[in-house]
Amino acid sequence: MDAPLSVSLLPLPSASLTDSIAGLLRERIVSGRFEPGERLVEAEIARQLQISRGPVREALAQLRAEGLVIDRPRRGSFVAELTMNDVREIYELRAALEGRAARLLIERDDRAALAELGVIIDAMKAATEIDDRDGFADLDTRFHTELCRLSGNRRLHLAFVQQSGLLNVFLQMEIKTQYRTLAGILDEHVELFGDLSSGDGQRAQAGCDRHMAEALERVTNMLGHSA
Amino acid sequence: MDAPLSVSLLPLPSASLTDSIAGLLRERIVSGRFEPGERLVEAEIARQLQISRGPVREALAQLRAEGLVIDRPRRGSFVAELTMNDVREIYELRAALEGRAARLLIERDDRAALAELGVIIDAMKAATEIDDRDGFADLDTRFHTELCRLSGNRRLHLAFVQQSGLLNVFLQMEIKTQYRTLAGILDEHVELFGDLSSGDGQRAQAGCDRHMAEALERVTNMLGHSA
DNA sequence: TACTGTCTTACTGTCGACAGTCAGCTTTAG
DNA sequence: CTAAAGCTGACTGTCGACAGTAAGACAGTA
Repeated sequence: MDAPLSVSLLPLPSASLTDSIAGLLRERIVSGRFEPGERLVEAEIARQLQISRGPVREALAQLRAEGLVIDRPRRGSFVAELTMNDVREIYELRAALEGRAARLLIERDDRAALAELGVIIDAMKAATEIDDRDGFADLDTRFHTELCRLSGNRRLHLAFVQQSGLLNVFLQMEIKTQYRTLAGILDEHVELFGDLSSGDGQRAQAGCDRHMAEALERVTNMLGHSA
Repeated sequence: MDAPLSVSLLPLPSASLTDSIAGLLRERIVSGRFEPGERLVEAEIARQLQISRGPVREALAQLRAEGLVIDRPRRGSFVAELTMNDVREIYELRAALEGRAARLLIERDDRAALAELGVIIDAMKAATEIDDRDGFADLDTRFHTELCRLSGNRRLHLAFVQQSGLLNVFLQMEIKTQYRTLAGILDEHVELFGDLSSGDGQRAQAGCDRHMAEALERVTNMLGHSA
């Protein structure tokens, strides 16, 4: 287990070392390379990355704020273990944030913004046709992230992004297990996009609620089958 | 043998040093003791508190996540300067979170939870009668925080708490300027509580929207008068 | 074998130090 | 008198070290 982590993140002075490490660790957690419940030892990570513990510490604090890592006082950091209850919470929170984002977007009546989302939907269709599951997952994330960004409320967008690490955990799982066809998920997004395009804020918000409920059910079934 | 309960050893207070400092700085920012735009120098704070820069650094990172402090790369931390746009964003986000919390609370049909909120409302009435503005502000914060907590969604609650630092900035301003009577704000809360008690999720969510719109207008007027 | 107290070890929380870099002032050229 | 260029001081980003603590190994007692 020596040095599997070494990656050329040093030649990246633009982003701070802390952020680089946070990104690296986030990716490892989301991709499942770090097991849920696994202990993350500051000194160990620092040694493998050839840096000091300071930036590692700050990166872990960042991941803790995102819910990807939990902190037992004086014991250290551990990869979060998600229960069915956590899953529910995350999707409820997303429904709150995205539903509002949808309403704000519609109230702003921004055609260009809608067009941007349309482009992503088209890309999802293309990904579906060639069964590009990785690409589809990225687009799924991007669609929802863009929806929040285009709401015009940076704080709402930030709140969403802070949760998206956990969201990606589920997306990755969906892809890996191939529990469901891409076409089905695509249909949901197309329908949601229709609601967003309707110009009816109420309907768009309800559409988000429905979409989240469907996604939650998908993930719940999936977990039920594996666990 | 037994380790008598160690009484407040300075090096290791029950809450970590980092959290204690974060609380201290938060209080100073919210109370206006640190001016908006003021620079916060790590070494300076560390020296005044007689500790090293590490914990101060982590505390500032925490406040940055809450939006109370902004970070200019390689320049340091500054107390956030809030624009009218920030105010709007915060109240929109609160509407999203609290509106959903209200619906979740109602769906759980938890009488005890409602009763807890009722107690706070009663306390607000008492505070209004003796014109205890500081007490009223605390209760206002508590009412909304409890609403989110009682939603049963810890992540939603956490997202709210992370914003509540900024919320308190406005509450403090309202109190200081005495722009509005407590009775008026009390009435709003009583009305909102009525919506929550109705058992109608839709109505409760709409009630939150209304309450936020009113609060936003209040603050906007206030800032308009002073700025 | 089960129990209890001690020892070991490894990790976090905290600290002081140093180098690089940025803002503002000073100096010099146009 | 203005503006670019160099200088200076200060602060952040990063580092290695140390002390205290908690978990687990071990031994001693029944």
